[in-house]
Amino acid sequence: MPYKSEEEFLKHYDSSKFEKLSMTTDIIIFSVSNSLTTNYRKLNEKHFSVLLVKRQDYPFKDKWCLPGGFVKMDETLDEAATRILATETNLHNIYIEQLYTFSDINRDPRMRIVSTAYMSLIDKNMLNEKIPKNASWFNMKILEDDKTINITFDNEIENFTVVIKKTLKELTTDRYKYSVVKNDNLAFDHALVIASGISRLKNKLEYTDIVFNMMPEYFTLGELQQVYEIILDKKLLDPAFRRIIADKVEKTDKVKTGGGHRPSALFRYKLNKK
Amino acid sequence: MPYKSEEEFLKHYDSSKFEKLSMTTDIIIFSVSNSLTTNYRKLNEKHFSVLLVKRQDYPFKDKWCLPGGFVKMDETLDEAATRILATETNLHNIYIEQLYTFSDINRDPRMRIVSTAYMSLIDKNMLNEKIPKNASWFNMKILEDDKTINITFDNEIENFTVVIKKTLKELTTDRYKYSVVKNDNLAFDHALVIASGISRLKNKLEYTDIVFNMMPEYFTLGELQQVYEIILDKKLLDPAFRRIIADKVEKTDKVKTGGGHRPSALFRYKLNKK
DNA sequence: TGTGTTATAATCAAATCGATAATAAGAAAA
DNA sequence: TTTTCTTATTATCGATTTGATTATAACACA
Repeated sequence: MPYKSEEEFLKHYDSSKFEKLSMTTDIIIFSVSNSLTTNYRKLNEKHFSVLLVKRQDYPFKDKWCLPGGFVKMDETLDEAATRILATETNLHNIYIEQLYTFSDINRDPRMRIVSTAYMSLIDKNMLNEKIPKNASWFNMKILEDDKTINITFDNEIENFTVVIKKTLKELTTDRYKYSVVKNDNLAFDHALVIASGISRLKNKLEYTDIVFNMMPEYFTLGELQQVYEIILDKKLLDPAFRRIIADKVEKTDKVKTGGGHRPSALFRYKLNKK
Repeated sequence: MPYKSEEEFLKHYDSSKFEKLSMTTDIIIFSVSNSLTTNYRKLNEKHFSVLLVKRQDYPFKDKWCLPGGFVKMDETLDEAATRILATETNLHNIYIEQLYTFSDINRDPRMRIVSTAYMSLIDKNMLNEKIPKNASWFNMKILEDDKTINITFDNEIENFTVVIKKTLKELTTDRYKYSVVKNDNLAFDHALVIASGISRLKNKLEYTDIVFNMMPEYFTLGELQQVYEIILDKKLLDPAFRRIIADKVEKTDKVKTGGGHRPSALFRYKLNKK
């Protein structure tokens, strides 16, 4: 081992010295979309939704899971997530951000697999037709209190609920630790992954401009407010909301008419000059 | 491949089917500590500091790096980070949180290694004597603007600066992407890791109670304020600061005297009832 | 022409923030 | 013992930001 230089060391390095494992990435694709049931005068019913894929093979055959796949040796995690998004769900040029790396020893029954989860946000209404047939959008209804998160998934054919327990992590109230209490329909640890993603998204909504990744280029302030309300799961007061997002958007000269009421101005995301 | 059941599938599963890689964890240990030079009337000079280890072997022999090591097959990433913290730096029962997973293809010259970075916070003044001899605390001076971060590391023997370029990530101003411009002293991509950790810590300081992991059990409000000021790198107004942290701490009947001025009440972290 | 509906602005009291000033009390010096 | 210095801590107060309600606008439809 007394090498003279870095070059010499590397020339003799035995890369089998350390144990190895496989890595995957799983991608949570969030969207907020209009209800498909076009009731008269009930149009604007929006839903917080996530794209799931039905597993075709073992393990977890026929369960639902997040789009995901193995990381290749010549790509970074970001590249893997982008590739998988393209090949598995036909989504291109999508905003993604790394969420968390899950490493429970038995999270995959096949072998030791560590998975880095990504979160992506899209404006679903632009590409409803393009998703593959083994994928499906699920609307989510989320009930959360100090101790529990209940997420009900609904794609108008199937309907199921997962229950997650929250426990405070150590003394410092950084965040909660999640553990699955009930889950009969989601593969792997993806119930945990989705719960983490929802938590992250809710937080980021408040202090970043992340939401505009789910919006079309032009939108009314009412539509934007609805997206906030659906994700945060609470009503916001109009004037307060408008004050908060005032310097993030700019009014265009377009308007949206036909709603049976005063037309709304269409706005656009404004890159912050500062 | 037409297996009849999950059990049968798993029995025949060939785990060598997918490529494998090694994983490591690197841990950023942050602290805020009093200056060692005990000037008369200059006692309370605090520094934002990080614990680095001098590499004993190739690659990057004699460069400084974060404590870290390979993840074993029978431990999670959290467990690996905890173990490495104990064996490599003699730190036990420390707050850690997962920061980010770094996966650049050539981040390690030996082979493909993906590393999950952790961040930990400690009250350094309690354990100055216990760190191993190849480890050292470095005080950091951070200069940051829209485009660049300069971090100067100083352990009273060595002194070096790394320069990192910031570029806005895509349209949505989520955060910046970092790339190293100048770094002659830190191994691997650890300059990036540290910059990410600093950014995370600054953010979390504002909306979590994470700071109390760096505080002793009893502290004065002045000491607490100094920690905020050092990390955020700006002066805070006393009354404003006290209003913000008022419901996070509780006054005890202890006081700290001997400062040449009115004694200060000692406070303690109060778990939020709500 | 009137009614229903949502868009958008105006208004205003209450709460919070930013900043400065005032008071407290031990340590050190005179 | 008295004065001075220093930081701790509280008080104060105008400016700003919220929370919430109300008023006005404008199109669709009857």
